[in-house]
Amino acid sequence: MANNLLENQEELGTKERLLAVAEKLFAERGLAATSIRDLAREAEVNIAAVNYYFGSKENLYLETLRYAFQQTGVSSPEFEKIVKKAEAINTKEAAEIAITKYIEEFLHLILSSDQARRHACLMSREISDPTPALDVIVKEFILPKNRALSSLIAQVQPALANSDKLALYTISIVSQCLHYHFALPIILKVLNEKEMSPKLISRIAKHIAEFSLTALKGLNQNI
Amino acid sequence: MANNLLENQEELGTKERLLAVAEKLFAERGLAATSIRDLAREAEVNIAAVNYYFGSKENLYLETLRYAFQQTGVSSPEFEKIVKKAEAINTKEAAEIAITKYIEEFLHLILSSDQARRHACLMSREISDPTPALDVIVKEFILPKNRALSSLIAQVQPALANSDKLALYTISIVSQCLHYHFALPIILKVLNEKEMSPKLISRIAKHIAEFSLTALKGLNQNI
DNA sequence: AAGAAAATCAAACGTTTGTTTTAATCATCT
DNA sequence: AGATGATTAAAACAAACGTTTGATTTTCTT
Repeated sequence: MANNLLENQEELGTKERLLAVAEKLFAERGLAATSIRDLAREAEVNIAAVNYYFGSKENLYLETLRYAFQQTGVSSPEFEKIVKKAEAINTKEAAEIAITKYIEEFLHLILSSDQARRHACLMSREISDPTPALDVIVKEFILPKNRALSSLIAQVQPALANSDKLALYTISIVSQCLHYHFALPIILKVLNEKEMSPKLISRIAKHIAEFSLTALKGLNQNI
Repeated sequence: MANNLLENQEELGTKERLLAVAEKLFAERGLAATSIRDLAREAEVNIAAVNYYFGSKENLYLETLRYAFQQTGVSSPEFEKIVKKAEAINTKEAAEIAITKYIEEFLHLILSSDQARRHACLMSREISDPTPALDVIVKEFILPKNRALSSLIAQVQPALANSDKLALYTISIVSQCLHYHFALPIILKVLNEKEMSPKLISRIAKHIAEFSLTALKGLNQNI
């Protein structure tokens, strides 16, 4: 129950402490349901600090999104490594392995990494109630990862390269992964599980990879 | 821009008008961001009406969810018809056609029917900020449709019947459809479209069906 | 038509909201 | 050491919130 986010709180400045707490609370409760007083209490700063450092609550929210997705952007090279490796080998088999790894990595990220889960929650809320920040997130975060996956798909199924169908195939794979974030409470009830254990996540990742690669490789006619 | 939801407003009682407006506003803005005064203004009732008829704002929200998903429950037989028909014929080909129809029907429902889209929005918000109402929605709305689709899948690929993998296959199909609701703003940017035209929806439905059936039929080893 | 019950209304309740103000405190530099 | 500018603190602000009140109107019953 301890706030391990802020365990070294003494070392952080007021502004950084506010951002860290804002990322947590905005992800958990959303913009409207999080009050400045809640933020100030949890960050152990004065109520006036929000307006002093960020001008307004809305602006703090925008800065929080920028701050959060800038952090995740740092961890993104993990995915690029997978892609680069597959492109270097340049065989269908290498691309298949890369897609499998990509799915496994992505699923573990959004389901078990506290930080990535918070960012995913922030994104969900942005989608439900879009602000100008959504554009930034899409351009700097979503589209690059999408392009990387698309290139792997085209490597497995060259018939899809330069086809307008490639985007739909990419979405098909991503959607299967993201659904386990978006609809997590429902998924748990459907699967009759009470939490996403690493074992369960691996099983799901394996299924999605198998399902998707079968669909990809089975595509032989009417591209 | 006219509020066609309430075009025959004069004929509706205060309580029903409030429920209809609540369904609309809660879907658009969520619980926290919708004020009783907004509801009262749009429904053209007194501010006190909410507490008079529903006791509290929270209770109005619960009643609204019940009201909404009870309505959608009415339109649900459409899906059962598809399933029943396939089971009557009882061939793989019939089940394949049924799955294709199921996907097309479902996608058009959540993407172009105003009512279904509102209900889907309410569900998204319930998932982000669950209330006790989520249990009811899952049990009475989600699970039945899930079972129906599972039975079609098992008909196409009997190897999956009674397997714990069946649930994952069902989720794979549903997730591809629902993602176009959950992540609509992002999807539009990725596909470089500005709205979900019926033509686009049909193209997507065809893709999801082809992708999923290929994956299903390609499954031959290690169930 | 008279009286009881239900429904509607305007007004105000006490909180909580985001924001601002004013004063006190701190660090830094001449 | 004292002045300066940045930061923190406590208090107060108006506005909006959900809710309640008590009077008034409408509807139904007898």
